[in-house]
Amino acid sequence: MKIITRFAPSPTGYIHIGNVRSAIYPYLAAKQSDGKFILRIEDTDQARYVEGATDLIMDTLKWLGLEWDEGPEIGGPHAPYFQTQRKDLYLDWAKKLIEKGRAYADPTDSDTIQGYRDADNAKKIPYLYRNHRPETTPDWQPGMPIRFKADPKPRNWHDEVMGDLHAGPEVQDDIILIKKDGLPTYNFAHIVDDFLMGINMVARGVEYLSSTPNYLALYEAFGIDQPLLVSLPHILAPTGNKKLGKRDGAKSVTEYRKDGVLPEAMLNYLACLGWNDGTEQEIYTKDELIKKFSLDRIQNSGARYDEVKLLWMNGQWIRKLVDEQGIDTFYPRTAGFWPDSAANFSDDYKKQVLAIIYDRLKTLSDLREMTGYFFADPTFDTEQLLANKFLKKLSERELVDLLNVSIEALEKIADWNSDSIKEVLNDLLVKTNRKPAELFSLIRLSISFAPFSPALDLTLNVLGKNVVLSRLNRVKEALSLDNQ
RNA sequence: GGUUCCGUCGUCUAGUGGUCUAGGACGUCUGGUUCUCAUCCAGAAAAUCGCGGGUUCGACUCCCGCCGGAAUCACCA
Repeated sequence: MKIITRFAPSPTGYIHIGNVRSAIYPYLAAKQSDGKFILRIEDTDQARYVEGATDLIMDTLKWLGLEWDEGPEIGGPHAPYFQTQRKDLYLDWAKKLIEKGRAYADPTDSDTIQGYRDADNAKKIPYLYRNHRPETTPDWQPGMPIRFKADPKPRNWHDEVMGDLHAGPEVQDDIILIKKDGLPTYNFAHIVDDFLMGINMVARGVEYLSSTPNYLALYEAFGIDQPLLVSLPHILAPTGNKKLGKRDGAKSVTEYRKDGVLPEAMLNYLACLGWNDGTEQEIYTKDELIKKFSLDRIQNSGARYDEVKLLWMNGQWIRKLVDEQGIDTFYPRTAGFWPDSAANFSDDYKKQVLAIIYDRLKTLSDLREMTGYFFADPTFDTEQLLANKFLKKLSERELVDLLNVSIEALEKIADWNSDSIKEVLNDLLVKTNRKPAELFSLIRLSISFAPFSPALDLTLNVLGKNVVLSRLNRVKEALSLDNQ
């Protein structure tokens, strides 16, 4: 069966990692079956509408690679894809229900309704509006809400994730279909739109589980087939047992882009948070996810968000992409992540730096902290050098002598490359009778003054002979001055 | 409170009655990779399978009860 499904966000803000799975899973299901993934904007709540939110949402989907087949910007046979632009449609459908005797215009004012609620609460009986349904209802006119006339009875249904479910009549009520402002409620609009758009699979968070019996009643009243229902468990905040939300500091999905997270890693992590294919595979490309995804293997309990694992996965993806595609292909992705001091250096040079450092990146923004000494002279902090756990055993005289022989040997290299450098370094170890920990730490610190760097021969090679010799000389002079 | 859902290492999970003295991954710890940091490799610690009954020759897996957690009860989605 071709899955025709949709992602139907409400433009009330950005998409954060807690709710993006309800876009990912439908997308995967649709693509797997060669079906359709539709984007529909549910903007019927005027009060919570946020300007620009739709753009933010579309931006997130595009970044993750979740391209929609129908929706805003690209249109489609079921346009428009904004619910406010479909307003008249819902009213027509609500009127159909009134004609069938399955809905009614409700003249009751909100104070009276609140009175019903308070009274029932005082009597400790469940508040259901259908117990207070007006005996006679007027013809509908603008400004009046329209309510569904519930048909409460036990209902059984199947959920692709949760399995066979059941609910009693006590959760079915006369829900509002059309609000006083003339716009439909979510409860009603999505039923109409899903039907008109040919949607046969609906995925949404588990919070909709308890409303499902009302939706079932609506399908029944219209005589339309119910779509496949998919309830997605929540993603839990790092602490506590609540679902991850903006209050927990849930970052927007695209905020991770600024932090140097790759969309491949984000998609991979999120897809596998609460889903697996039963194998021990951890790293999946989008195509692999599409191929291997299955609704019935979605976990039915909430999964805790773990940023540490996301960052691990991002490191895996950086290595995978560089190893598979090469530095040249990957390099453009690093734009904007280099330190300011790198601005005037050539792409070629930065590629060389990337080539020796990429395998220790967790995020692209690590480049900023890890590559400074490739682009500007470090602060020559001889105290730091003397405090090094290997170098503090040597006198300053010995350090200066070591630097002298090193400079002398490196200067003689005619063809500066990592092999020739390595050879010279090895010769130096023999000649000076020093441990690698001593000689290499001295050179490494002298040229970088960084807590870590790539392998010494590779680092020296990329820095170039002139820079290396000048930095070694500078350290030597600083130490010699100290000596006097 | 009513209704509903969920419950395996710290975390994400594998597991559909015997192959489970419970497997993998992240994280943690140890060792190796000529210096550092990381990668990579090897190894370790880590789950009385929420608890209690039952069915069975045998239960993480089936049944019942309980406990714990969550969701929902809007003219929000």
